Amino acid sequence: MNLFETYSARVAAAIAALAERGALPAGLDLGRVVVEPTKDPAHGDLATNAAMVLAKEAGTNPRALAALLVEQLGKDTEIIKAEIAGPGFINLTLQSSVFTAILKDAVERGLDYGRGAPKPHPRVNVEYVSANPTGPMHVGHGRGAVFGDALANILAFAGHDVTREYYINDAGAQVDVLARSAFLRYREALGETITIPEGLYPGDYLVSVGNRLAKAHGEALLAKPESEWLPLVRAAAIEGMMAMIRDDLAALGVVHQVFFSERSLQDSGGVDAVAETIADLRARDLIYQGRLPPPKGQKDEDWEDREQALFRATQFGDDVDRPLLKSDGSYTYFANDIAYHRSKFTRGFPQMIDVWGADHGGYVKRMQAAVKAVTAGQGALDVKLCQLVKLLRHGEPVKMSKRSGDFVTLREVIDEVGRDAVRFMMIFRKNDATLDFDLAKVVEQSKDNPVFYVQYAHARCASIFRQAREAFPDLDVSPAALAQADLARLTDEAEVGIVKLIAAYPRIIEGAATAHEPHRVAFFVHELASAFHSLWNKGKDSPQLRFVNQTDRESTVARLAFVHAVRSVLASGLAVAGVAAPEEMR
RNA sequence: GUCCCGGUAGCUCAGCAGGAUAGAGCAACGGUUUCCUAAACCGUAGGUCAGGGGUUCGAAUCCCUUCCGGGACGCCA
Repeated sequence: MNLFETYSARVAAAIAALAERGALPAGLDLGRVVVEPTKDPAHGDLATNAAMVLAKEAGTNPRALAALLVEQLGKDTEIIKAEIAGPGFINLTLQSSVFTAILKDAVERGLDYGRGAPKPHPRVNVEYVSANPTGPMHVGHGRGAVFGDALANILAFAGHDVTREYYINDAGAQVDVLARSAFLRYREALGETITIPEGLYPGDYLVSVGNRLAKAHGEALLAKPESEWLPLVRAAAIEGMMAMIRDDLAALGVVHQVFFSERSLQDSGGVDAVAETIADLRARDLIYQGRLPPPKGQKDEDWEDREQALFRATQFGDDVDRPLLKSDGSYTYFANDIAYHRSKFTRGFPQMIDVWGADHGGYVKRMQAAVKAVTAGQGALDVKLCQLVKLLRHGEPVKMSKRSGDFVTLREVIDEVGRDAVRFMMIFRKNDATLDFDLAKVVEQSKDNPVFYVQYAHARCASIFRQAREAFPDLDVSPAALAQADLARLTDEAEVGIVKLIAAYPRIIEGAATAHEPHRVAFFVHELASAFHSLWNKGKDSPQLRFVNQTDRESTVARLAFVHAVRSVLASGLAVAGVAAPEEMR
């Protein structure tokens, strides 16, 4: 339980005590009551809105209720001051021992500080990347990959049971196109001169697939009709593309536990999960034969009005009902996707998170409707949309063109600027805002570059320990020893401010996990780094604030404990982001 | 035509399920290196939170509406 949860409970207890003695009505709804850090240190350490939120229901006014609460909370020996402010805030000032205790805990637990208690249920499935296996990943995929991975990290750190999943779209027409493209490369490998016609994939990443096919089959495939070679070539091409994608992901440090094949839905031990899903929906009268109006604002000369099997998505909040079968009788992508999400549920994941590109935004409502339908309201799907990445170099746009086959790949970007820069920048922005990614800027070693800035703060922490070893070679700097330091010596405003940040870290993790917003952690470590750099420089003007002080062993030990905690929190936040925490930057 | 996302300082963006005087960074201007990494720090200046209504003790935040930018809209995935 973190500081804020502890005091939420105490405020609730105070309210209960007041109700007990009849000063307040019993059973007030505490749902909107929050205890949060104050923005202004002059307001003390914690603030609660309890009086303002509850006044109306309690039949009194905020300040009168606040007065009651202040009196009750004043009995708490850890609270040295409780006062009413503004429209009815209650500001609490705590004994400094509360914070030294938190600091001690952070020192002892190190990288585990802030880790949430295990919450094994409900299990969470995070599906991310899911790039089509038709070529290398581009930068936009990279954003989803990093976002999903960081989110999964945060959820796991917050205590959830998380599974990372990749959905392989290996069932649609696009993989047949891929196979035909690969077949041309196969013929090329056998000595033919080929040209890749419009509509096929021209990228040279299929050359190796062609070579492998030539090696495995010789000229045997040339004589066969397409119906015979296609499945073979398709499987080989998909395998080749997935190997490449996994490799790209590995370069980013992204690893999935489950790769789920769309094709397997229809053919897994003779079971057609899509047919099962449709039968299930049909049995509950959620499918009917009907006609859809043509889409508006779009050129639709080839619109063919026809009756088709429609899912009653509107019953679950969607705008129109959605088709499940194509005119040739095969399943739509949506039908497959319903079966896929149903499978997530039956595999034990009532809580699902999908990370998609923003161009799939129009798909969210129907998918959520489908999840509701297919899980009978027991499953929940949150979809996180990642906006576009604008790739720049010195402020100038870098041209990308997927059609030509020579677009800027994710791999090229990683090779140029490094994994850390890519990862940190991808989550140093809300997912639903477009992201400017400047290849030149993110390798700068300056405060303009947030990646460097935070890593540098961590390296400085490490540097202090190297200094300390020089100054006090015999000093025991193990966490256990440091935890025994006299932490009450840390009284400078800047030090106290940083301790409060450390105290807030578990709350940041919790908030980022429930809101599904990894960027909060990135911003937090940046803020902590900033506070630390500031304190560091204060030591230039005020030598007594330096971390290592040759003439004062006791305060050095206290400061080392403090630095150890700062370092751990920075490392922890960076770990969640999937970014390295270097010992030095030279 | 409908739906989704965005509009906060000159620029790039935060603002934590409604809270106190809206915050950072860059750019601009002015300072700080015999001193643990100046690869950093400190200070100054900069705002009609796109506009207009509404709900509330209280709105950048929630609702309605207008404008602007981006995306999507049966048989593609």
